[in-house]
Amino acid sequence: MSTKPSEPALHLEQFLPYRLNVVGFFASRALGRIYGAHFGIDIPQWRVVAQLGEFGKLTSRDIGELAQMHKTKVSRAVRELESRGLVSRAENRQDRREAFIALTPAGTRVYAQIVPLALAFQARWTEGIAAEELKVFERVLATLTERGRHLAGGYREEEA
Amino acid sequence: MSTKPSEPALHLEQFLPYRLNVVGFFASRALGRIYGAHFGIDIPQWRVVAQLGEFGKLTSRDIGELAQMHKTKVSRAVRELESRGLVSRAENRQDRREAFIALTPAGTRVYAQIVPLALAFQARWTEGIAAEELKVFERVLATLTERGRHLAGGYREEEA
DNA sequence: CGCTATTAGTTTCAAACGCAACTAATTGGC
DNA sequence: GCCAATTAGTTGCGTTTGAAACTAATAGCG
Repeated sequence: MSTKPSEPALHLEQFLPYRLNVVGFFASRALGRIYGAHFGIDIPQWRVVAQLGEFGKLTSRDIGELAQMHKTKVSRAVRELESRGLVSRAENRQDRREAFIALTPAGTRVYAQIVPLALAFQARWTEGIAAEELKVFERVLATLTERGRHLAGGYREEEA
Repeated sequence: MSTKPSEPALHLEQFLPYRLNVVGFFASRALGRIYGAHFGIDIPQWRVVAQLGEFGKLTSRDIGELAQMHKTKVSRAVRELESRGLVSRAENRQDRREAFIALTPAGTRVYAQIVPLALAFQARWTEGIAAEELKVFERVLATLTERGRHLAGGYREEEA
């Protein structure tokens, strides 16, 4: 009775896709609480605000691309932010299909308040991890992300 | 006019919670395709099957804890798996509130088919990354996960 | 014992999600 | 210049989600 040389086992808690989802979930949940409690904003809305705060005016398409969000999610987040007076919409005269979204003064103030909270959260989260290790971590993370993008295919399906 | 010493900027694409969500999303999407296309199973169902494959019979509560799933998600995944004949349910005579869930022979076969696919996916995903770096990556990931669990609070709220 | 608190699991319900279809505008070939 | 193809963005719709309420059973405490 020979034993099979390698029937490799799977342990979910060590399985990378699972682990990455779990850690991402924890991060979202913690951040969502901060944004929600202080500003009544959810994660999709935060992503929009963050991109606008960083890049100034953008079209919805750009936001979706930069923030990895489905276009319907962008559309809804922008609508809600606009209704709260945090972003404004200005039709592009050169191409009236699209519109430039930008933070209003009120939106800019919210952004300015959230940024330090977000950075503090990240700082607290990574506190005490050796800078060197963190660097390796981020490099590997970048590799996995880039490859993952490939393996998953974007929102837009590739040719069949 | 003195410049403020440090008004640190936030760049979403370098913001860890965001990056972890994105990479987790890619992984889920890619895996979901594999499970879905080959076995008609989604990610929550896969998590249940994976835990049962690893640990044998478990209660729904155990599954939720092990796989970090909300109890309603477990409930629905188990119901669907049961209806497809992939898991069975056996009331615990010692405590009739709970039931032991286990893979049926058909479920075991599916599990045995998925495991190599999952492992191959992970192997392909991490291919070419130095073992040393991967080790660092996983260690930091474990730290972040553990801290994230704290920062996020579990499903069950802590005392107010 | 008897009654309240707790726990396992399900169901209900409203919100969020994303695909597909749609509208409106622009582009590109011919 | 006109018509088909493409693109930006929204809306309709069925599915998934999780919080809260609920059911059924057990545990704990008097």
